Amino acid sequence: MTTSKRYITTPIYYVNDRPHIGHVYTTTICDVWARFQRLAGHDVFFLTGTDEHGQKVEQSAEARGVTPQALADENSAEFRRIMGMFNLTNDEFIRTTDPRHEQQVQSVVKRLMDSGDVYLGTFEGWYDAGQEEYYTENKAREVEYRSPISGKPLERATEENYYFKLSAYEDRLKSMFDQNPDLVRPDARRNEVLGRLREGLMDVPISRTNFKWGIGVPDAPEHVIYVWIDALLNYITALGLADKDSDWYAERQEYWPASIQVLGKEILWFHAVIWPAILMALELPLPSCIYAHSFWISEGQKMSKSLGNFIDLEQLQNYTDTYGSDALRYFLSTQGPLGATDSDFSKSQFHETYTTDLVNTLGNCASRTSAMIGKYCDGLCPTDTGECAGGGVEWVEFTTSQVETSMAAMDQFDLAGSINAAMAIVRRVDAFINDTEPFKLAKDPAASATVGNILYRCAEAIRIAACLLEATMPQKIQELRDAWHLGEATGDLRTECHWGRLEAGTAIDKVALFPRVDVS
RNA sequence: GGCGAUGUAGCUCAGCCUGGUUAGAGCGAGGGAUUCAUAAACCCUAGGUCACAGGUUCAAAUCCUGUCAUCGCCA
Repeated sequence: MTTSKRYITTPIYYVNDRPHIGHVYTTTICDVWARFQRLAGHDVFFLTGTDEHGQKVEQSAEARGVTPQALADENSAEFRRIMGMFNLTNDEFIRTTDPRHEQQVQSVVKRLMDSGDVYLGTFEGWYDAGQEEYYTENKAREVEYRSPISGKPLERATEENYYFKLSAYEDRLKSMFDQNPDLVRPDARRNEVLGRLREGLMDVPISRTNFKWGIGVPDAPEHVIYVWIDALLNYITALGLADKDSDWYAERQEYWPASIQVLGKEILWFHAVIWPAILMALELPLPSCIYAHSFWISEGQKMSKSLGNFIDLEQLQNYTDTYGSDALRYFLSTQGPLGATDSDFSKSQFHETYTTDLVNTLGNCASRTSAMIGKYCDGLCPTDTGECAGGGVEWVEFTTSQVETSMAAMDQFDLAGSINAAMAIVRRVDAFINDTEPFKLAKDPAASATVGNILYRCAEAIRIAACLLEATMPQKIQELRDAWHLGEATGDLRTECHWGRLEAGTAIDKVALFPRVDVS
């Protein structure tokens, strides 16, 4: 077994937002991957957290009459609550207000100032004094140089800001994309980035002076470091990379570079272009993959603040109460918008997926297999004498191949592909039972050895499928482990999936893993 | 407005690059048979102008052009 370090990240979530399905989705798919890699024997670090600075938080806090820190504490706790609610196994929950983060951000910015990658520049543009907001030339022309809110004329104004010299990295970024075609995924997203890159790059402001709630620029505290630098750096500050004397560095530095950084498509540009450029400026290696998923829509309708139709934690809780949290994990993993198009989250599709895949396929197959072992083998796992029992399945070859497919798919962050490879084993077991009809053979005492052979193969194949599904549905697979006395996961998935590890004589209790849910 | 996609059975999609039997899969729906099982698994059925209009070709869902619709990125 080759063990290696794996590092997966979600974006850090902005505490001015309410947690909703988007946050749960991103974190859940990362959790499935992280658990799978742990089961496969890898040393995994799974990071998530909250982004807590910025003008919006400052304004919201003021509106509520509390300090920004108090607001951040409260809302960050709300995000941390998600981890427990949905069985998420992040190894760290970083907060941008953590002094260990803040100190490292300042240290990084100082270093970038020293290298010339960050410089003090002047911004000139059209300013809406009432809104404290700048407009681009085009936008200003569109609103006829008047504030769309107050109607007052926009003012020509200049502002000094610190800038990151993104333009200097244009060529290096282009060759990076050429050399690493799988860096940004899926392909459609990569193409968007390439298209935009062709239009050229401008330096990006990294500080603001119109609000206070944030990390100060070193030696220029009136400047507050703007969202992207502060937020993006969490991926390395959590590993202590900018503080080599820290515990975090000592314990975690080897996790960098990240195996995969998962995010929503709305923040792709920052992660696919600005973030690599910053890493280049810091002379750090690049992550292996930046994966931008798409969005969930709800019952065919786009979710938006104005419609107020976000699938919130309360609704998700209803689903987990009704169907179980593993069912939600399965649905998110197999039906989610990992590709370039959005996916619809609908009650009917959720129910259909649950019933078809989990109740009728996985649950029922485990149930019929264990029921037959109960009836025909006294509840004890039979022996496979190796004699041909019909059905025409080369179980060793078939399961080995499915295991490899499932593991390779997960490495590529193809969760649905990985899960489907496991489910294909279960479907094959169902077909095998139908073909060999052990329930008929059982009526003939002379055929008991054949019945045993068949049922051993069914149980063993289901065990292997279960190992592959454990990362997706940890609780339900634990139930199966308990009922079938399979012991705990070994931490070496491939070996655990070797055919024949199920021992004859093991007590196999009947299981009903996924109760049918009636729609009202 | 610029760039890029997508538009195939009720739903989700494959096929299109490398044009050629009656256009496929899963799910749903209808029917059948059966009982080991969570009324599940199994078998049969779906007659869909392959968005629309032209063109190339002996032959196009599959190549070319235009139109419409939806979507993404940018301005």
